[in-house]
Amino acid sequence: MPATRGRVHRSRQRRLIFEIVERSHDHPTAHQVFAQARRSIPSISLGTVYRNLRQLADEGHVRENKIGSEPARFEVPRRRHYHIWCIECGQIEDLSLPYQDALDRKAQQFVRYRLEEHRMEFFGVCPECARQPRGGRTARSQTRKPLPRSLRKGKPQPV
Amino acid sequence: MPATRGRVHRSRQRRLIFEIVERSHDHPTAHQVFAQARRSIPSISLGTVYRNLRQLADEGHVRENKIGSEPARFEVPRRRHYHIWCIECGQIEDLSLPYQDALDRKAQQFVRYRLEEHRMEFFGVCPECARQPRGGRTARSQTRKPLPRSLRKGKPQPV
DNA sequence: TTCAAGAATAAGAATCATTCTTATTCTCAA
DNA sequence: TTGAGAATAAGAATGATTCTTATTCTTGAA
Repeated sequence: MPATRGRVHRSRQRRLIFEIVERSHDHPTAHQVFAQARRSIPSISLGTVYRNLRQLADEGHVRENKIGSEPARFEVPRRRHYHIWCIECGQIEDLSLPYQDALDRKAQQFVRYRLEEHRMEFFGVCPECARQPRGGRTARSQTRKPLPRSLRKGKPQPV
Repeated sequence: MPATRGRVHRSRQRRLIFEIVERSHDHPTAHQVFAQARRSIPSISLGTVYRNLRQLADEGHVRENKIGSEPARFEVPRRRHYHIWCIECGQIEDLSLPYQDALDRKAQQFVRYRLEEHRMEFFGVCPECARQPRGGRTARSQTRKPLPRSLRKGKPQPV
């Protein structure tokens, strides 16, 4: 419902930006939104995209996901959910696992903080990358730059 | 045992950097390590700190934690564990909650990825901030700049 | 002891995502 | 029509991090 009400439509650019995020199912980055947006409004600027994504995020109409040092990924918030990242190609996908309230209660027992929430990301290898161990699929398939250290799976830790 | 073996001690700077992380219990940032390091070696450069932290991380002697758009925090890896962040003052603390293997198995049922691991952060309000709702404790107490959007608790999401 | 090759460093430039500034344009109610 | 406030485009600024380069250290032969 935020799509048609409130402050979502304050300008043509703003509406476009929201709609791009809304109909994307791959959690686009600001640059990807920008690339799509300029197909409709060639004069649109990257700053406008960033500013509107930020405002939309502040208003709760989109959600910003940041992981490691990767650029932020945006999505229209649905129910709370987790994501899974492919550690080979950087692909990101929604997970149907519902929010685990029990974890917050469990963690609360270990600490004197007033617990508010948790954020969790899963990491694995997507089916495509599992099959062809070299060049993954879309995201990083071409240049194949190494994943940033913050996404890499570290040395196995002492248990 | 990494403290006294292997490639941890290849230079004076490197050893110092490792030791600073080792004896810090507050997950220092690169800049904080730098600030401490130059008390012992005033000529040390920030680049050296970053380079050595990176190498130490690659070798598994330290672990890099990145959350939101905050600068990375470093620690000497112990057993796998989670952290809790104070959403008021930015303070970070270890949580004794053990790694929840069950979550990986649970998530595996929802997706065709080969699941490797998860990373989870808890958020809450530390006792100090809960008491004095204005100016928290050490970390952000003075300037009180707002938490970056990526750490802020968003609008309550649709369930 | 001397030397050369390779490792490590200090300094600062470069990068990259993101935010901020400024001058300009748009909108819309009076 | 007009003018105040909202929004924009363009590009500068910021801040964390990485990279480059010239220099200094180390160390194992000679």
